Amino acid sequence: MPSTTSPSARSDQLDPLELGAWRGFLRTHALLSSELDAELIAAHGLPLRSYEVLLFLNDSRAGEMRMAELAQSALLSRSGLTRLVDRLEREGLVRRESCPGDARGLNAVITPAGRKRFAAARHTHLEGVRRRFLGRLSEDEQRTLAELWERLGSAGHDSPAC
Amino acid sequence: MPSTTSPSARSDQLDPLELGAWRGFLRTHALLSSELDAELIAAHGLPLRSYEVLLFLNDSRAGEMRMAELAQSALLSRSGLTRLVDRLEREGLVRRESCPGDARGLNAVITPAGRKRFAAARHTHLEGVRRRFLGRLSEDEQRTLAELWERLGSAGHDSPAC
DNA sequence: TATAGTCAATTGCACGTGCAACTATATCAC
DNA sequence: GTGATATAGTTGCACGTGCAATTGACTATA
Repeated sequence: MPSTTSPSARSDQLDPLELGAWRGFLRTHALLSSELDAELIAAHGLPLRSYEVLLFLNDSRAGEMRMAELAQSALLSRSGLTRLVDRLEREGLVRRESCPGDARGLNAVITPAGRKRFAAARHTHLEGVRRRFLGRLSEDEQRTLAELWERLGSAGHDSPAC
Repeated sequence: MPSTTSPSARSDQLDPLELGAWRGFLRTHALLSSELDAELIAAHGLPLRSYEVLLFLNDSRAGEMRMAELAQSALLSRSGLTRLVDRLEREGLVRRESCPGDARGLNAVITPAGRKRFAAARHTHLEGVRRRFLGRLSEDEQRTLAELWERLGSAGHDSPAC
């Protein structure tokens, strides 16, 4: 599966192919995510992180999730999520509800206002993702990528639809 | 090139294929970069951002670059780079040199200590990148990716070898 | 030359984040 | 039940970052 020479005895530099595959990945992510973030803020006052959290809530069964679970899904620390939910709550997009059966726990619940704001944002965001990324990939390329991320052991956990 | 239906009339959700290609990308980047960052800090006390800046300096002709150019290469704001170079300078890995012929400008110059630290870090980092990413891709897949990032209009600017 | 306008880099400030410490609740052993 | 331990979530603090304002130096026009 490795490309050129023996698996372990490699040079201390990347060859041009490796370079293109790796640094292109980094660069593409950096540019794409900053553009999408800016776009979402401009159009809906919603940073990408907040969008992501609303996404998980919106697409969950009851529109609610435990704080810890939400943090894990959104790839955020618990304290990071605490603060983010603070902000969303201040905007009325989410509220905290104490968890029946475990007085330690809290559910973050998306409000009707949250759903409405999210629906609008999703439209913008999807359009942006398609225009900049998915729309420039053939179906085969999409398949290759999806399979590849899966193999790298990071996809397929619990990704709601977008 | 788009996958299923007509280019503009799309649903307001991603189909499973799109989902895998897009969210896998996000997830893979998040996980990979945080692991690589932690690894580099643990082994060499060097955050990934600092590593990147040293990389550009180390691989440039004279081991020096203008602040603005370096900021652009490292995808950092100017103020962000100012502060990062402050830190590197405090550690003796870089120094500022006023720019001959333009008294407004400064060159960031990598020091011998900087080169030494970077060389060690590069070894670790390359090993990490190969183990987690490049080593799990076939040569064909690497080629596909490289070409794809290129097409997405973000690669190929000025990426030194790693 | 003066003066106006531009450009390079830095600084003040606010913000989002993670880690470690903390509080409150739950669970387990006895 | 009682005490030790674990778990959920929040808070104090420090850090890295970007934006806007600032300082100092170059450039063009008169």
